[in-house]
Amino acid sequence: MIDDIDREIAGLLAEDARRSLTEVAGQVGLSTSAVNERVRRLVAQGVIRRFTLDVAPEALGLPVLALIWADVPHAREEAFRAFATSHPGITECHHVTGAWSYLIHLRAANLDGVEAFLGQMKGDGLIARSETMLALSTLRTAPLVPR
Amino acid sequence: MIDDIDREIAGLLAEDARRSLTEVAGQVGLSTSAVNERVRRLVAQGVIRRFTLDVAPEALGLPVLALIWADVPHAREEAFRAFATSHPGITECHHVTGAWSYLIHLRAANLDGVEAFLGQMKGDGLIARSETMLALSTLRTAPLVPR
DNA sequence: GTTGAAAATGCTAGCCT
DNA sequence: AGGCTAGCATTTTCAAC
Repeated sequence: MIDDIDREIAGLLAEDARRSLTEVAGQVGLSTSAVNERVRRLVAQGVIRRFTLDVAPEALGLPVLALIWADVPHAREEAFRAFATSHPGITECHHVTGAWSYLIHLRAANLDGVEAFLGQMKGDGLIARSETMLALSTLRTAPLVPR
Repeated sequence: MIDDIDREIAGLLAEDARRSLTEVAGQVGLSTSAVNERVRRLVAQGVIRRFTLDVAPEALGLPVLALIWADVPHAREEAFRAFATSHPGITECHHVTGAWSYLIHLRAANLDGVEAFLGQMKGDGLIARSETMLALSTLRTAPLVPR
């Protein structure tokens, strides 16, 4: 499937996706076109899902990160999933083991935004109960870097 | 600080960071060099923290996502932070309100990996107590896309 | 996987508004 | 001051080996 050189290439590009293929090629000891071919394959295989940016949420006016445990009524699970995948403020949504069914990461401009979100979800019957924690600070949000 | 065009540019690049500046320029209605200049500024200001990849964890052999609530002894907080920022399996670490002090996202190859992690942390006295939940499935892990 | 040449892209400087 | 145009340098892509 994928070998150590693929992992190395993905690691270098995860650190800085603007590195030229030539530079990467030098680091891994292959030719530019061999690297080009491997990157193409990694994208085709879905190993690389996208080339993207890591943006500072504060700079976008979204300093608040709310971690929301939620119970979703079985009957509304479909609707909940559709909503969660389309809402721009939801950066993550995991179906989890334990007392709650979902863990949602919500970015908001302020606490009113969090309250409005919960109000809407509950009003629409997408969430039955919830418990919210706030991130006081974030030590780390790292892209997954292959080793 | 940053205006709507900056947000639009960041949004386009967050969707696909390999878009050419020319393409972005066309979409936002500016010249290539104006866009180049703005991107440079966004990076310099720290709005764009890095150009990176979204890599499928499963493809890297890390299918397990553990969500770990942890209590860190006050005396070891410094050491905990140093460790958390350097461990490659920790993709996120937030200091949170509520019953626990930290929420850790840990990627592992299997449950043994999670156990080993907790064993090491507790052995080193970096975590006093913890509670772990597993992500059964992930509906969404989106990069924060400006709107 | 490699090499080398053609095409596309990004960079920079000077001009214009 | 910030955006535009054009020419130069780099990078990516493609074909033949």
